Amino acid sequence: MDPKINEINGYLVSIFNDVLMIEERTLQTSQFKDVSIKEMHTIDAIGMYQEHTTSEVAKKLGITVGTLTVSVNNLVRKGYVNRVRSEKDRRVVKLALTKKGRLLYRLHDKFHRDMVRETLTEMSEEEAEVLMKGLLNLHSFLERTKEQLPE
Amino acid sequence: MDPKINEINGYLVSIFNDVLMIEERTLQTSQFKDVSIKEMHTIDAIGMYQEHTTSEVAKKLGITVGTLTVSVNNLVRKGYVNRVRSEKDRRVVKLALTKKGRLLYRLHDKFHRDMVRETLTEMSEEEAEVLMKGLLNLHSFLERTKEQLPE
DNA sequence: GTCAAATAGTTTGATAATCAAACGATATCG
DNA sequence: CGATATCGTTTGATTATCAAACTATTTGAC
Repeated sequence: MDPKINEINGYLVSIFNDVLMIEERTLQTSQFKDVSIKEMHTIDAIGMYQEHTTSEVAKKLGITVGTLTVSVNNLVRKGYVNRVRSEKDRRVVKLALTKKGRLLYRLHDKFHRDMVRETLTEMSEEEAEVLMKGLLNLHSFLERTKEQLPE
Repeated sequence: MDPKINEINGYLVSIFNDVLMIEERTLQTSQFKDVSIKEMHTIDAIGMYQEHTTSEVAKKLGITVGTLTVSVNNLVRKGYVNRVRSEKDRRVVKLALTKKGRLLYRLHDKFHRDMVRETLTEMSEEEAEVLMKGLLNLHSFLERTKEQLPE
């Protein structure tokens, strides 16, 4: 059993590092050189489809609201994000992507989808099911672990 | 096909974020509060078993040698890493873990192994095989992508 | 209705992570 | 020997991050 654990663990670590590195390089050699990988993930968390408040996005990213405010300042300056004060509650700020932000969002999303699509080539339906089940297991374990975490 | 792609993609993103967050929190509530997650990965890249040069470790981590030098300065100060000038070639620096560094390495390794072990519970041998194959596919795709990357 | 407390977000000061480029020390090769 | 290459360090600038102080607004208790 142990060799299998090591092998899977090795793949996960390697996949993790590769994805980050490829995303970073892809960005730096695209028309979006002025966006870091962290900023890319912020854009991803803001999302295309609904407006999200600063607090919601910060929680999703697992960073403090202060950190997000600073990052959003830069993304607004660079033209990727719009800030809109809520009319209902003037304390609340809603974040939304600009046209340029949405273009970048789709590009990044495509990278992810291509990555997965490529992985599934040469796998049968059933094998894909099992892969999904494995990932689901891992995901459940991590969610449980997160809950048990101190504070 | 597309819903499956979205689902798998979602799991992967979520898994990556969770692993990082859990590692970070686990460190901060352990006896190793003075080590950041980035430093943890540097310790991991230095490894237990052989001596590695600064250039080798930087390449493995995908960061510049300058960045690693700064990080190693801190890890030496905190007592996790030793720097040894090579006798053969006085330009070369070999990095190695101290006793405290090796203890932390094993703790981190255990977290990863437990994570994978937990994922494999309730999976049959064959299912584990298929999961591994899926991860191997993904890994191969990423390695190929990395090679095709500009510069 | 007013005022205290809670909430949402911003600002600030400090520290870590990062890169590119300049630099210093050493090795190699013609 | 001397030019060039290599290895690592240092430096200056930028980004990422947090905690804590702060501002503006809402809510809730009386």
